Amino acid sequence: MIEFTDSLTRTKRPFEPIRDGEVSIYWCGPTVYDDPHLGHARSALGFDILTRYLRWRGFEVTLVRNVTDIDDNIIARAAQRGLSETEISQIYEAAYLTEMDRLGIISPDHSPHATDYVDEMIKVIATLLDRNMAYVVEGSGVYFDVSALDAYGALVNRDPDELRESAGARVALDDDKADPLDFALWKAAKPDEPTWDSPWGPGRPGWHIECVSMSVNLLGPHFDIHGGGDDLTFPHHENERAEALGAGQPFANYWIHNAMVQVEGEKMSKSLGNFTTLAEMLDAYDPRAFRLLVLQTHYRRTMEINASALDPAVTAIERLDTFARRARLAGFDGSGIARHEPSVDAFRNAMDDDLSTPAAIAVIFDTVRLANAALDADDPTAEALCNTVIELSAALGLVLDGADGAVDDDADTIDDLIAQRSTAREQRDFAGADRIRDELSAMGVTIEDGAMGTTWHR
RNA sequence: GCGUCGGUGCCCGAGUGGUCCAAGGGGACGGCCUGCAAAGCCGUAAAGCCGCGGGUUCAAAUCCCGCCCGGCGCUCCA
Repeated sequence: MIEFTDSLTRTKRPFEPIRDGEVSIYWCGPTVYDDPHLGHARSALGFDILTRYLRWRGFEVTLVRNVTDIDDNIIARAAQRGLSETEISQIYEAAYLTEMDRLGIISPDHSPHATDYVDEMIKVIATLLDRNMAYVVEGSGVYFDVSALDAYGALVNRDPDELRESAGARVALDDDKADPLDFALWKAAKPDEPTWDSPWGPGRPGWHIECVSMSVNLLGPHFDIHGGGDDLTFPHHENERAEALGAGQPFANYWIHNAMVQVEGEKMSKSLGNFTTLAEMLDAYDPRAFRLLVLQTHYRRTMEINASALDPAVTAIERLDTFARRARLAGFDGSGIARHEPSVDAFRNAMDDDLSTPAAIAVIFDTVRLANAALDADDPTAEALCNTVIELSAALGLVLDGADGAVDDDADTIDDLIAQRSTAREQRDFAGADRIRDELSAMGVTIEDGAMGTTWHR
């Protein structure tokens, strides 16, 4: 039985998909107005690991990850750079996708853009007006009427009155609204801003409405999982939910939120300007080390990411790679069907329990140790153990060693040097053998002697 | 202030009533293997008891109460 912690109930609940064997997921992607940072990476790994695992479990998963390509920040950035909103969003979406690719994030089945769904948003807003869940303020826009929805505040566990008390704690209140909690569904046109026509005059989409339109359009009015970074819980997801429920849709069955990445005890975010860009980090570290680091912390736990966290992860990845090379040399590249069932069971149990990736990773390392021991002993269980490590790693998106078929330009030279060294060793010319090893080392090549021969890696 | 999550070894980080459970990774030390390394395996040390103080229980890191500290949210944010 799979269980997830549902942000709405704040409890771990058994996961039961709406349609047998199928899972629909909507994950909030980026608003593209700046370089992607480590927080985006953690969130992306959130849906990546969730989706990969559900697929490994045999579910047919439909994953939607949106791109918000029109909002206040994009408009501001466009003005600042002297570019159009479209240019800004294209630049940063491209940057986002490049880094997602480097991280090995799976491609969503759909990547809808807000600007392609303005008509749909208008329909949702019209429905909300019809149902008396919203009101028009001439010259200002259309607002959602929070008082019309009993369920408002459920996701953040607050009564509307409590929310009213703290409203404006950080942001100035807007006099156009009947209630400080109300929020804009449609913003009337202002000079120098992109606009679309609507029944309420020219303007642009307000808050959160894009996600409702896109999720419902692509996944239907009732879907399984809605996810995103925990900072989106309020107001974004609360308001999205309000819009969808207000429009009479059941909406998401489970809400899953990943915790924040922090830097020296503070949230890493664009507004604080303390973020490390993903590009910077991925230039310096093996993307798999980052993935491993994220996997080693439960998704609902805040995590600190810095060199002293990444360095050990790099070492751990090297250990897995070394193991994979060894397994391949023994003829086990993971393609065989034999599995070590106790490890597979332990892995499944860990992951079924609210995606406990730290425990799942522990299972993998335990299995690596067993596999190495079996290889040392030339034990027949080695094959199943090796296959299991490779498969379970892949289920979490970790591809070990050069299994992706990367070729090294100097491979021939290196093989030749290794052959020379082997000859020298056979002749007990250890000084000569060590000279060759030093030469390889100078090329950045590390060699490992084993019972089955010598392997090397960069 | 209100809501919420958390404070575990040298570091990161699992574990949320009972094999005296403190997983796993990194680091350290010793042994085996090796011509020597590297890798691997085996073992050891390291948390005087898992923020502090009470309590519940035959039994708590794990439940309850209070306190201290920190993160996040309270309409930009993954």
